Amino acid sequence: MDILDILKRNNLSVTDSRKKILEMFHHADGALAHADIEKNSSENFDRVTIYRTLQTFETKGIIHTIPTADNSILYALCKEECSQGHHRDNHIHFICDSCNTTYCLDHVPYSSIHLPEGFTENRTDIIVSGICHKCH
Amino acid sequence: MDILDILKRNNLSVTDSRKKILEMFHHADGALAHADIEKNSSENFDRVTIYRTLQTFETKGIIHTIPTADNSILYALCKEECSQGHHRDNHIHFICDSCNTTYCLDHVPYSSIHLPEGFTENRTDIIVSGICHKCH
DNA sequence: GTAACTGCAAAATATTTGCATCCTT
DNA sequence: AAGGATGCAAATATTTTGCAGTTAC
Repeated sequence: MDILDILKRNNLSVTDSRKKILEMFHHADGALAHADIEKNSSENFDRVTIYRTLQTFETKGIIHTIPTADNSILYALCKEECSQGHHRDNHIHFICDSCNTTYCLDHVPYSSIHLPEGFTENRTDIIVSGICHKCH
Repeated sequence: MDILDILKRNNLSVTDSRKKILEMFHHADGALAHADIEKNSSENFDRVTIYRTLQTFETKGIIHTIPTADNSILYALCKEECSQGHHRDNHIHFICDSCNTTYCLDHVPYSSIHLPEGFTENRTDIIVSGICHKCH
């Protein structure tokens, strides 16, 4: 378990909420919304602590956001290559319309997008929604 | 100007706010946020009317949402092929990090994404952010 | 011991709902 | 005239901020 590593590597002090929220991400093996963390019955985090923890993790490059069509933000663990301020999670996210699970499809390739003259890419998000393998 | 057409085609009564909000989308030639509409100094819409109008337009397939990384929802006019409940705006959206303008890149092709076994696609959103041609 | 983190309270902001009134057809 | 749309008030939900107390190092 490298949860402590992650925190130390990012110069974050090891606190209860940080450890437990990171564990939730590890177990979820998918993305979580603020509400998912808040509603986790076994833990009892303060709303504000969750907001601040997620924001800290995001600026440190530990998690990244996934925009969704219904205005809910999802968060997922970043891969190794992420570093502070420069996310490299250019993989595809799949959100199941039925069970609502979010998958990070790391190994699905996509051809890079050819933008018109004068446009420079910084970040690309690809969000596919539909039905996942479990819900068929 | 086919604004009246759009409303009539969708069995919506022609009201002031609907006409003016549609006009704003036509002029914007990009995407608008709820706040953009509300802050338009020349009009004075009630917050609630804007919420309801946008929602009506969306379910009718007149506009569609664009999810953004910062949890703000953008709305843009749909192309002809959109119909109620089934959006076909599978083009790429580009959001400029500098001026914040959102472009619908209709003519930028992208190869369809090959999902793993058991996954079915319903909707795909591709959001690229970076610097646009005007801000270079 | 000090700096950083948390929890509570409260402010600020965003969204939804109910209802009376007005407008479109 | 009837049904739908709007505006206002208020309820609800979400996010941010300040500060005092606590914890990690």
